[in-house]
Amino acid sequence: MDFITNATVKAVEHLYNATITAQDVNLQQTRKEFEGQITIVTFPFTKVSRKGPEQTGQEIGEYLQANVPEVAGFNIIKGFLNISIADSFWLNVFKGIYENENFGTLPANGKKVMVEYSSPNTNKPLHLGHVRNNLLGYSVAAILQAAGYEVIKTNLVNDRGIHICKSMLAWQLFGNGETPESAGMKGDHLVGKYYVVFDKEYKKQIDQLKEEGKTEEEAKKQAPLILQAQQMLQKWEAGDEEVIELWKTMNTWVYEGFSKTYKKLGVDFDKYYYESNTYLLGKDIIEEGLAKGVFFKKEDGSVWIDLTEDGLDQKLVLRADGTSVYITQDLGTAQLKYDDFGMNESIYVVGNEQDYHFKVLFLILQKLGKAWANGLYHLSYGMVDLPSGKMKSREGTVVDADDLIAEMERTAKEQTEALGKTGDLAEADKQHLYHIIGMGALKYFLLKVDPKKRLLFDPNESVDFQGHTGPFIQYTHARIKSVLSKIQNAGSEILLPDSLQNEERDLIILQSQFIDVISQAAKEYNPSAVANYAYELAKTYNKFYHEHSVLQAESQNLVYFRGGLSKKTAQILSKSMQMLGIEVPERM
RNA sequence: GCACUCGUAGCUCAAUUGGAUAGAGCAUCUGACUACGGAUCAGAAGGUUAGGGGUUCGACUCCCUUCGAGUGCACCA
Repeated sequence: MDFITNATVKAVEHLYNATITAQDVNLQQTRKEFEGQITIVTFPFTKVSRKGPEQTGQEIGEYLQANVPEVAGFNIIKGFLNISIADSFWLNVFKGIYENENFGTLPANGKKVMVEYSSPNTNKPLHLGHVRNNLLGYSVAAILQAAGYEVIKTNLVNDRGIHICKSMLAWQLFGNGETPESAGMKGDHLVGKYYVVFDKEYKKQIDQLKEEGKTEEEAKKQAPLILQAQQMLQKWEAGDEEVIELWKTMNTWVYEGFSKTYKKLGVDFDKYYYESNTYLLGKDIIEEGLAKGVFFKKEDGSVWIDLTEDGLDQKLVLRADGTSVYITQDLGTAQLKYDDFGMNESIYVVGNEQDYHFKVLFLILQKLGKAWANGLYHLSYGMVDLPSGKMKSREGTVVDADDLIAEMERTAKEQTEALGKTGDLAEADKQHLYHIIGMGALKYFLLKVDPKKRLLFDPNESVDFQGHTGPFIQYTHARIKSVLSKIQNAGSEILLPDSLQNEERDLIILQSQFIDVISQAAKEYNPSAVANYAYELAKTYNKFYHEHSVLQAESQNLVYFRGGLSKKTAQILSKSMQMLGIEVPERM
């Protein structure tokens, strides 16, 4: 729509002898209840026109109509100049879309971006919160790819630490040699079971100590189980063979479980980092920071950074005994990732409870003079809450990822069978279809919401399959495919009609916005922009479909034209959904 | 206590980044199939955008304030 903007700039120049820039021209889509497609807000021009908004709009409108061939008419309502663009223009726009087989993929921009997501702990299975993380990360990566980036997906696995030792210890003490095979459980669930066992036994010990007269705090520190877990961590760090062996065994169980869940979720990674390899990194950065005077050393030998001038606190970056803390590792890992890939941008998909941590992390790297630090971004997303409050793994109040996926597939199966349109499919195809639809509903449900916002999930209310949902869009796609299969001799050439029906025009306008939607979603790292766009397009198509017949159109040329319109809609829907990690079926 | 985030229809979410009469879906009520696929379409009803003040031609959006919710403020990760 640049030509409207430019013409408006000229109009103001010509009419009022004033110079404005393209940024002063505020274009928006005309509201449905008014005539026209594009609206110019005239208020910003009243200063230079020294006239009321209506009259200013009238004058600009007349100028545009006289000087821009595409402008077919205009009207003014309360200072809003609504422009009607000639159908020939929109038809031409559609021609461009139709002839571009790769419509919806932006050219490579030569930039490399890393998306780190998932980042699970290896002491428990994945739950709904992780699901949101995984879907967000995967989707953002897909969007950036469509926007022309080279994307590297990474997973930083938190595979060591006291929490891992807790499940190891509990298994050792109470497990009786149980394995995933003997228990008939997925490995991650088995390990998670012992994490819960640890917590239960630990609490018992605390209660007992309290009865013996200790305070809560003393009891927490002195309970034998926690002491044993700490001991185990020390042994692990010392490389104790027995502990390492147990650690490897149990981690293998967990990874087998995770890989099944990842597969179901449809997410993948180009590169794994393990904290057991990276937890000692970052010490050289501490040295560097001390040398540059960014950090300072206290008398006890601990190293700090003072961020009070930036509105933050003093922050410890290295313990007095010379060992790392969380942020030390993250400093080191950030450097490692950059050394490995040299990316221009790096996105951390991590919950908003770590907002402060990432603020500090990025600020430190900037102060250290790392040029690449400006490309770091924390994609902070809100927690998934249950009606009962927050999910807690230790207390077992979580919505388990595997259970949820199974539940979604079951519901998809019920709904699909009730409609009875796919009875003739082979059994394997049916199962695949139920999976696609169930996951489509779940993924869309989680991704249509702005990532920043917290999200409420009620396990007692099943995820919808009607209305503003994934299956609605999947259905629209399947329906188009069905219609297209019935068009005879559909050539690649289409003849454009002379004029457009309202619903046809609406469809073309929406289609033409696809590229902007991708760029915006990429810029904001926001899948919900794509999700809402896809819904809007599907809805607009369904309305078009209801008002106008494709197969019974007045002429054969019109059949082909509407077929082309449908085909492009299906492609854009498919591409949008692919950016959300959602498959679209041919039938459902 | 300090800091950050948030508060929109009964519920779940939008609102072109300061623009028109705040829009969708679900739920409720009503209508549309001897079908180009009804997982659809059309309509009704539902709002003092938490409350108050300010800036502006114009505020859900920006500023101040009160109330409410969440998160962070570990030599844990």
